[in-house]
Amino acid sequence: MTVTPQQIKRGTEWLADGGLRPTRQRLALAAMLVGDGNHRHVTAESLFADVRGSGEKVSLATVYNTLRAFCEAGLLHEITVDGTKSYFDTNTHDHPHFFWEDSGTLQDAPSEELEIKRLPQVPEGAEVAAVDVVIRLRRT
Amino acid sequence: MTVTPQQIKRGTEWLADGGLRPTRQRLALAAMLVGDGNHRHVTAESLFADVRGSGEKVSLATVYNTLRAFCEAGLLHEITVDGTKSYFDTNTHDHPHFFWEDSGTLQDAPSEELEIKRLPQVPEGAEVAAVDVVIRLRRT
DNA sequence: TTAAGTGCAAATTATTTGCAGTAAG
DNA sequence: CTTACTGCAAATAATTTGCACTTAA
Repeated sequence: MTVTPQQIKRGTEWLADGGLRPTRQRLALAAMLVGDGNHRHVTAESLFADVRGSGEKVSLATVYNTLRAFCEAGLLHEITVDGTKSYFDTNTHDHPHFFWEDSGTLQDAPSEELEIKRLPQVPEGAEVAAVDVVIRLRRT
Repeated sequence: MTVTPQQIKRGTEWLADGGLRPTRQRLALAAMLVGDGNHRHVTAESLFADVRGSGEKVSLATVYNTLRAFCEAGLLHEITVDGTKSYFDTNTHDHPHFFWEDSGTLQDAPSEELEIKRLPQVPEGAEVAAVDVVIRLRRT
């Protein structure tokens, strides 16, 4: 599980997009998150395990702080489905998710396939910040 | 904030529906939750504060355990929006919610007004357990 | 009487923070 | 240089649990 130059390049650009200093730890995390160009859904613990598996040394507290920083920079989206832990999504567009209830896994649902025809009327003095749609799945 | 006979009656019936023993503590909580016939959204802490305000003595641990029991009996629905705490809804039908981001308040959204035209295709070997829709509101 | 429910206080889990040391601009 | 970042270890917050005691059936 070595990090390739390609992944490092993607990570560096991604950090630059968020206006964040490319420290060694941030780069290691960024490479894990966007290195292969695909979207990912991680928890602090899962990302911590991944980065340690890649050989890089990053503390768990830094993983937490960094995920927060990435969110504030608009690079990640935090998703709450489980109550016990936070998930972070590299896809920052408002889109639906599948949540596997048995394994606690989160995955993108194709947003083109969701069509909301009508939304409930929003109360006065309010505007919609986001619409979270989580489709909970049960294994058959 | 005294509990009326009416509220107690409603609470008792509600507990019976869930097949739960009507203890003093459970009755006090049930009366707060369904006593007036309206749906409510509570957290363990908010319900604890309410019940203490009514004069009844119930421990916080019992509030937690009882909310769990009510959920398992199908009397309540747990909702996760905030990450830090759990909300419990007396309306157990699958319906959308408004979540006020500033105050952390949860409220029902009229379900008739939400129309989902098409849902993403569910992966093989899975069925939909529920579709959670949370409309996050920002005060304008 | 007896299995289920309750109340503490201690344990757990996910996450944040204080602060001394390290590194990026 | 100097301000931001990192890593511990300790703090916090929401929730659960162990266990002796109480109560509904």
